[in-house]
Amino acid sequence: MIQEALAEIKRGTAEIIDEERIEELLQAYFNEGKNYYVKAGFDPTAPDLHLGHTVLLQKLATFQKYGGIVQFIIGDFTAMIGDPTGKSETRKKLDRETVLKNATSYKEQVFKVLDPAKTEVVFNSKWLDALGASGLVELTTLFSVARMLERDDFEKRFKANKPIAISEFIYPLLQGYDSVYLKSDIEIGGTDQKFNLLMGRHLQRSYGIGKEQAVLMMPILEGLDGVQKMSKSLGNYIGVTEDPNTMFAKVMSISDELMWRYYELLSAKSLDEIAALKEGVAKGEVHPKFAKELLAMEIVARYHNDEAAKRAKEEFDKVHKKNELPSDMPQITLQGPIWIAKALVEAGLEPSTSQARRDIQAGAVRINQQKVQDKDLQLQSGEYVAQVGKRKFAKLKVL
RNA sequence: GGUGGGAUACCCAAGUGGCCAACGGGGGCAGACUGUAAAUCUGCUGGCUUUCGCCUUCGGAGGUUCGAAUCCUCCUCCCACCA
Repeated sequence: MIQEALAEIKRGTAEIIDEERIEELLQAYFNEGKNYYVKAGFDPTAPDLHLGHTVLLQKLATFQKYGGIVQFIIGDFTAMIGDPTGKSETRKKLDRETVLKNATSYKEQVFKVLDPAKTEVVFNSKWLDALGASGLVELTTLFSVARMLERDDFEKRFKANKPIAISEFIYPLLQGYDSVYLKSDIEIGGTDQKFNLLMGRHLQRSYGIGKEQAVLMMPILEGLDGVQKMSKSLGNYIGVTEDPNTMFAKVMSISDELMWRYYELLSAKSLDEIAALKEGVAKGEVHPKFAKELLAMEIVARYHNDEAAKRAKEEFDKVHKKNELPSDMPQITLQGPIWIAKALVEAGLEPSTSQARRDIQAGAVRINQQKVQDKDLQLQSGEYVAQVGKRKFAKLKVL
């Protein structure tokens, strides 16, 4: 029983620190029904969750099955600093209102995966505001600059003579302090968070709260490009609230190689099933596109339902296999006669008439399934179906 | 605080008075081929009432000049060495 739970918890993890502790917590749960706290922090700057976040959420959900109470931290205070992990850009301070609004929409999305009854949503400004300057100074005495510079990205930047703001040193300390305040038993995060996660252990020890959190790290999910991590700002994400067709199409657009990564981190299929599928593809028995469709359907079904997944696949086939028009497309009414390039911009298919002109010249624009040859084409009144590239469609009604 | 160097389009990076909307690479978009995959080949990659036309862009503000990303002045920010 415990071993099964442990195996499920370990699935897909990149690294676990203090696995024995997790085992102890599970033991206490199975034997005495004792709960424990699993902490994870989220940045409230972007209110839309994407599949990258769900890698962590799914893991949290697993803990909830086995006695874990999730401490879901909305890092409203720390967001003011901005986690220096990766590229550092000064972030603008979020006002209270925005944070609360983002938090609300967070909850709706998060509970598609997490069990609300076993989740505590907390804002870290609650205790960090109260910490005050003296508390902050005390906190900063507990860690040395030399050790701080051991953090991978700090070290790189330091050696490359790139600037590091003092505030960036504060960030890991505050994140670690969250663990002190919340007395977390386990903290989970991405592998890029390792340093910060370990800080929690260090500070819990320093403050003598009588326990040290175990740390569980999940791999970082790559975005649609397969290179950079999935993030909204890079635009390479699949949002959990996106409509079924978009979701399906986005999964279909990833590379075959990346597909296996997504299987590993997102699919509910067992590792054996996935391995079998992968072997089938390698042997040429299973078409890779078929494997990708399965994945796309699974993901759509999770955030919508089976029916929606089926329809999304049908829609996809209709447009991309049979080359038919999508059944749903945005419609726009225009005052005619109107220059084609202008109309495409109005319809949101092109960002500018200059770009539209280029695309027409490249042969990427179709009106009623016919390639447009004339860049100066005027649309007279009537109804048209405009298409740019393979995936952008709109219905134009010219008056 | 002192001295020297630097800021160019999404990123990196050429360009040091007109031929510059600005070389090249990356990325991105599109076309061919496909499975909306990868690889490959090709084109494009500031905006505009439609382009052998106009407007805006080379950190910011002024100035010199027929003409400036390129020269001068001041400002802002960054980096290096020294303290």
